[in-house]
Amino acid sequence: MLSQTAEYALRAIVFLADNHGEARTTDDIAGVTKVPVGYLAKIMQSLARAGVVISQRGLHGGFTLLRSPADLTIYDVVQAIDPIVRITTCPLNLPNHATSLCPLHRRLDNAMAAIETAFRKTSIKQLLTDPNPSKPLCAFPRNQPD
Amino acid sequence: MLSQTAEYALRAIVFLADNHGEARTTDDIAGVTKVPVGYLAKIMQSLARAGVVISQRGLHGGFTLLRSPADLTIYDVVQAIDPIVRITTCPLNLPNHATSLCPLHRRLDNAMAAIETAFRKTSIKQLLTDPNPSKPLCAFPRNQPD
DNA sequence: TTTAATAAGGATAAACTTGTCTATTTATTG
DNA sequence: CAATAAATAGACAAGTTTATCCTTATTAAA
Repeated sequence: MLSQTAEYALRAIVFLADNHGEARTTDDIAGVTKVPVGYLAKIMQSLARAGVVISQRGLHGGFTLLRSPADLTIYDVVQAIDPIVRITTCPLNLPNHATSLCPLHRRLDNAMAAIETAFRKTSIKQLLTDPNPSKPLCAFPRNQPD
Repeated sequence: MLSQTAEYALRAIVFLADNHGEARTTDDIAGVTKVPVGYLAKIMQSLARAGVVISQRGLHGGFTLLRSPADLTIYDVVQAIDPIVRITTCPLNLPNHATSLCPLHRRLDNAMAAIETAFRKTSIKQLLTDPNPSKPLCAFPRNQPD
């Protein structure tokens, strides 16, 4: 359901969040997140335009998070790249479905709402501090180096 | 999140469910559901191959549901057309994420699981008998003709 | 048996997603 | 200022989604 691009963006953001404030290059991020480097460059550009990260050119440049991981949610990242679209009006444009969706579209939108809520509730920091022994993007527990 | 094709398929199935046992032609279905008729023909073929509907060629032919609306869920239709893919293994193929997803992918899969559950719980019949005044695919309440 | 209605199948194409590659611009350091 | 490191921008391409159109096969009825 989530696009490949959104998945890639989330990996990149989690990686940046785990490197407190340090600017990271596209090459760095791509290596750890296993995202094709050329494609990641495009995604990082989008995240920069969306105000999720800031970019710095030149030596020792790279990307850093604009907000703190505690203040940035899965939803923010997904929305910047591949927004969850809610069903607000009848897709068939039926005039008397204007004020209330039919049962089918009501349920489809409820499903979208559930995802939206779950993603809004989860900050990037939560992902890093989760008691799960598998740490994000890390091939070994407890963030030991590869 | 749902593909256009899955949305079209659900409309078609709801329409068939509302026409108990009567075979309906692609033209019929397309007219009511506002799905491009040529494209709907392909979708109906897929639904037939998936065993959701049966097709009958020739005069008075068309499509009918294979199962009763009470026994057919949103999930069945979605899965036949554009399956919800669960995250069962680490997308980065990290060896020590093999037994337990990392917090990021655990949460992404939880979101998929929530949709799967919601879709499994809702039968097509429920959509037709819902007390919502907007009836599926109907421009007027209570299924009065257009 | 002919005709008409209908699904099935195949070719084609536009738009979008996912990706690659190269050149250009910007910033840092020596 | 020159060299180097980095993001930015743009062209290009393969694969998928969303279609359209035309021909063929099947069925029912007259």
